[in-house]
Amino acid sequence: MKLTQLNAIQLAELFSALSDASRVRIISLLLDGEMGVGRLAERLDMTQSAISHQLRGLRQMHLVRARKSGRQVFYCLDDDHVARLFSLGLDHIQHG
Amino acid sequence: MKLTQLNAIQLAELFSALSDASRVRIISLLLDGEMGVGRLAERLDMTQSAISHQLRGLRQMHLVRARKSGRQVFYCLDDDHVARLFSLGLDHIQHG
DNA sequence: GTAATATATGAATACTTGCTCAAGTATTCA
DNA sequence: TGAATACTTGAGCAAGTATTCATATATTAC
Repeated sequence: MKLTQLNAIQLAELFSALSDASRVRIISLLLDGEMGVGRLAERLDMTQSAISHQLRGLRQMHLVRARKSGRQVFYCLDDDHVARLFSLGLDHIQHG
Repeated sequence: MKLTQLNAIQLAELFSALSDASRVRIISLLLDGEMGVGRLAERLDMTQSAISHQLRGLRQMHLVRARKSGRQVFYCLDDDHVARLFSLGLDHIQHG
């Protein structure tokens, strides 16, 4: 299959977004619905700052979307591609 | 969704394997069938050594499989999960 | 045996990345 | 207004990674 250098880079960037255990765990929590930054930090036992940095990357890759409500920011998965990539990945590691 | 720390790490490692443009381009060539290391290097304009290093990682992640014939080593995709992850990723970057 | 070819590997290096810490913005409440 | 809460951001550092270069192994041809 022919692939432009640009497409290769974009694909790599997409998969990079899922290439870290912290981000994978964030996504896994968001699979059940939106969640605020503080709650994510609490559930994953990480600092708010670390979570926020990771969410920024996920936002830039359009994997998550933010909704502000008062002083909280709720994040959710941006589209269903994410969930499908995630479950396909799970398939692979479980009985691949 | 609940996810063990181990599963998160394994998932992250899987996606890491696809998180580099060189590896993505290697996979894209192997989608059409097996190919030798030298040919891959030639097609991707990279050194044989660089390709070989990357193939090692892909092998360890069970994304590609090697077959030796004489002094050549032909690589192919290990299973169809890889191709499916790849095309789902393409979907996302193209009209995601 | 030697030479040539095809690939793999180890060390070194330049680059990238994930975290912490400190400071900044925005919103609520008294 | 001022204090508290929720989140974001930038700098800095430690750890990881992709490539190059030199060398090693394996196979073929002579």
